[in-house]
Amino acid sequence: MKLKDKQTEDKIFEAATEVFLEKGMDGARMQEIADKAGINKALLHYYYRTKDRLFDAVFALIANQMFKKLTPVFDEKLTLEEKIRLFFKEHIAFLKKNPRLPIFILNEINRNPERIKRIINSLNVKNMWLIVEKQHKDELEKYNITQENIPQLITSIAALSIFPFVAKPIISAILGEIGADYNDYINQRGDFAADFTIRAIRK
Amino acid sequence: MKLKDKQTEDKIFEAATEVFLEKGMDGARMQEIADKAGINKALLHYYYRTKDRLFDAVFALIANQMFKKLTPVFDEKLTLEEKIRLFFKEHIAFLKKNPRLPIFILNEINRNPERIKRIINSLNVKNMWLIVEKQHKDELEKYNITQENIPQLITSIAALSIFPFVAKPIISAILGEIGADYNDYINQRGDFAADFTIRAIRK
DNA sequence: GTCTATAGAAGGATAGAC
DNA sequence: GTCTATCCTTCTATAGAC
Repeated sequence: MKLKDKQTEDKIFEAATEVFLEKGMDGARMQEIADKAGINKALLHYYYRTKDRLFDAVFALIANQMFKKLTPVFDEKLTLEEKIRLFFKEHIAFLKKNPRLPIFILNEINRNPERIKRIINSLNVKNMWLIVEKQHKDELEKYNITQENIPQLITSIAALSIFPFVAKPIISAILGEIGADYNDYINQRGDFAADFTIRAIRK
Repeated sequence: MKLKDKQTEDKIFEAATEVFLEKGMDGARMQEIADKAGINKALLHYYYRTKDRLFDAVFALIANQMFKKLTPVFDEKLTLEEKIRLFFKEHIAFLKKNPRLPIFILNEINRNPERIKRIINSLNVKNMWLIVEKQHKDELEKYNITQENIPQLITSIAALSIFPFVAKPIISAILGEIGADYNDYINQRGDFAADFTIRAIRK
């Protein structure tokens, strides 16, 4: 593959990422992607054959990014509390830069659940899970958490981090009504969520 | 308006609600709505003129239902803790019956934020807010909550309740990997989230 | 009010020249 | 590899008969 090929393919991929993130699979138009990439529709099909394949490629990368972004936290040698603080800090910083990612992923996996199953299989999530479980097995006694409600805890942490971004239009509108500001709200979110979670699990 | 008119209009509205909930605005097809209502496409336009107006009607009702479902909690004469427990119980029961509502609303408001602004204006959210604030003003001293981070608390409660439903395909897939079951997880959700929240705000 | 038929436009995809 | 031209299907929306 020549250099120029890669450039065009990348331009298409980037343009497609932008358009799919903004409009979703159903709302996205091949014409708009072509325009944004500075090429014509035929070339999209030359590289990716169909809209569906192009979408698959974009979605797989984005979903992987989302998960990969979290794995460094698992590897750190930190206490559970430190890990929780680090997670909220890093994750919210990431979402501030990519605010449309979560609603995009959540919407598309609800429209087509098969997509996320493939990715979770390829990531070997079970292994990640076992590692985390093992890392903090001893520590759990110190907290008000049992082995079996770890999923409740993990999803709660994810919820506290992600929800402010997926519900931005509602939160923003309500805050506006009471004279508050969404950006201030988001800037305080990491600390609040970390304190909230740690208080919740302490004995 | 005759009885038969109302029947047809209702049939259309119900069919449209089903299809829009399942496919979203962009993915929905007028033909599918007509088929589900047992009539033809022309009649859809006779009653609602355009797809956009039909969607607006459906969306407005659903979004109002979602908010209205919450207001009874505000009126109850309960302590903050009791109210939190009641909220999770009722809200999660509601979402179990209507699991597609939250992802639908969240997706559509992100694609078109103006829609939710209109509804929040019409509901007089500011007034609801002031009432809740007033109701528990004295109680706040007993908790680790200040006047100014009430929005953080409210959105956290909403997050803990809603996220398990919008992320169902991910949660379900991961739970499957570790030999757990999504329905069990959801059945335990209300109690876990209530305990979690109350522990988090206690001094 | 309800139907059939169809207009009119847009979208995904391909053929074929260069 | 890239373009123009175009096919074919699908979709929203309307016209007009009953």
